Amino acid sequence: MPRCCDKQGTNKGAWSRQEDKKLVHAGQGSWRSLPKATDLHRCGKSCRLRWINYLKPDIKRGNFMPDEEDLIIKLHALLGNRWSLIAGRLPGRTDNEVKNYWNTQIRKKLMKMGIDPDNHKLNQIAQLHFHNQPQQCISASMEKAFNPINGDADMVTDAGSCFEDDRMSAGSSHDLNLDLNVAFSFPSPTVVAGEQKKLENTEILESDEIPTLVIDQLDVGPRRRVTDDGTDSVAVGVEEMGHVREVPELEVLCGY
DNA sequence: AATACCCGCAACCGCCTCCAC
DNA sequence: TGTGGAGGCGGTTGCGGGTAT
Repeated sequence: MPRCCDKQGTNKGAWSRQEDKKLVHAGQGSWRSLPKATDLHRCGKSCRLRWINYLKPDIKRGNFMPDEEDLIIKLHALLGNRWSLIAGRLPGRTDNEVKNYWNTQIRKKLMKMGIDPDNHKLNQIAQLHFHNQPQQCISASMEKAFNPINGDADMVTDAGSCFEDDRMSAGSSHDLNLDLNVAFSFPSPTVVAGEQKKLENTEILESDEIPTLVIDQLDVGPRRRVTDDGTDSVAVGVEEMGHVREVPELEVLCGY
């Protein structure tokens, strides 16, 4: 069965100005029927992508601000490669843009700093470097991350924090009012390790002993999970679209 | 000046989810 | 409940511009 883009006479590749004009004129709608209605020889998917990533009126173009970069790193630590979710927290940015920026800029930056961009942990070389010359190469926030509250010696850190001090000294004036630092000053909740999945039977755990934090409307924190067999446990997770997803990365960030 | 190489980004592709029927 | 179409998402590709040789 041919795909929609395989149709004969369907254009591919870069969009021309005329095509853009037609798409702008038509605007958002039913993507499959739009090409017919506007005499655009593009498949609906292509129209949608062009609109979302380039033609949509509220798209913010140009370089990413340091605050945005910091936020991307932190959200990536929490959510992984869920670009649409990450982009949703960055007004005017698209998932494609965020993804490209991560792959071309941030990934390199983190690797240069000795941080594995996939799991946000320091690699062995960086650990060694830190122990040899802590005052010269590690910022205060990073050092804090190296010394978890519980005194554990785990070599884990929140990569986003590594950029904070540099920017403070550079006098960043942009304040997104986002405190994404993850720090539990309470006894650690039991963390349910395992694969990331949607948890249907969960509820917010309201306990004085267990902290909850809200990250830019992203509700992150421990939940009571009631499984089918009646047992309940605590999972650290992120609520999204009515579901709670476990985030093992939080264990890392919190130094579990 | 010509060529090779690198890099960023727009666009494509395939898979998944949702929803109407 | 199953099925098919449409939209959405993340990974990947390839083009074009910039830089090095």
